[in-house]
Amino acid sequence: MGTRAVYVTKPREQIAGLLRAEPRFFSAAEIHRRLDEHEHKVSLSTVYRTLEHLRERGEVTERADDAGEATYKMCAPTHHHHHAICRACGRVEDVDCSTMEQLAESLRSVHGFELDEHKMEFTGRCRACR
Amino acid sequence: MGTRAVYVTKPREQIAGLLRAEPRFFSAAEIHRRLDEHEHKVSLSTVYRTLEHLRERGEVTERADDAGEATYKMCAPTHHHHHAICRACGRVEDVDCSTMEQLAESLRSVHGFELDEHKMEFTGRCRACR
DNA sequence: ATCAGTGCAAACCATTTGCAAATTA
DNA sequence: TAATTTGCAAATGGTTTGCACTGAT
Repeated sequence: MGTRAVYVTKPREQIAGLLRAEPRFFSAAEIHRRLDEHEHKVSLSTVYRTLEHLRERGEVTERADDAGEATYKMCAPTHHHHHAICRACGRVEDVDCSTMEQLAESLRSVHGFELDEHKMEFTGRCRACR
Repeated sequence: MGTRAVYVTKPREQIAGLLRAEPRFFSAAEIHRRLDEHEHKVSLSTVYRTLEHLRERGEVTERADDAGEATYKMCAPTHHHHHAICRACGRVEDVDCSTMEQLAESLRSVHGFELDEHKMEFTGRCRACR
């Protein structure tokens, strides 16, 4: 009981399909435009609602790009990992957690990724709030 | 030539003063509200313009909070470092770059910070785009 | 037939901008 | 006085929402 039915619809298939096809972050507007071009008109609201839907189910990761705009990417809910984003083509490499040096090295050797910037943020409780 | 004069004004002093007083991220709206409460009315546009001004000069760091809203914090342009943000009080600890293990340990011992989440992002060129 | 999903237009809300008035140098 | 900054109100732009309609089960 209480389990809400989920319908399989064309808009959802189109959006999921598009995301599945390319391992990078897309903005809602970008997805909307792409579907338009391919004769698969879907309203922007539906794009947003579908992305939210996928996010809730853990199938999609959300991230704010440099301009603060929300972007989404298919991201299999495997182990905890981080992202290496190519600033040229947008391709995303999954990077697992180890030490920073290992990461930098692994980015180069394993992913062939030439690192030029990184950003980290930690959240928790400070001394005073523990 | 080309060097633009910078005026010292009350709004700027108020805003910089408020940021200097607390080492945490404030949204523009929050700053605006605080100044209002303290009988130092400043328009929201001026708050935004001043924050942008401070950011350009490197005196302030910008970051999007969980809701995607822009927040700002005084941040002396010293060496490259990262942030540990207390999810209870918002206090920010500066953390310098070393290995992850050192970081986790240093967060605990040096900063007394109980870590429960972290986020990293790498940017560069992927194999195909180098 | 029923319940979930869609489209559209309007609402929202953070942020930006044009311009005339006020302030600083 | 000349240049910069401010306030206000209007514009912007991404995202959300209400609601009647369409589509899936």
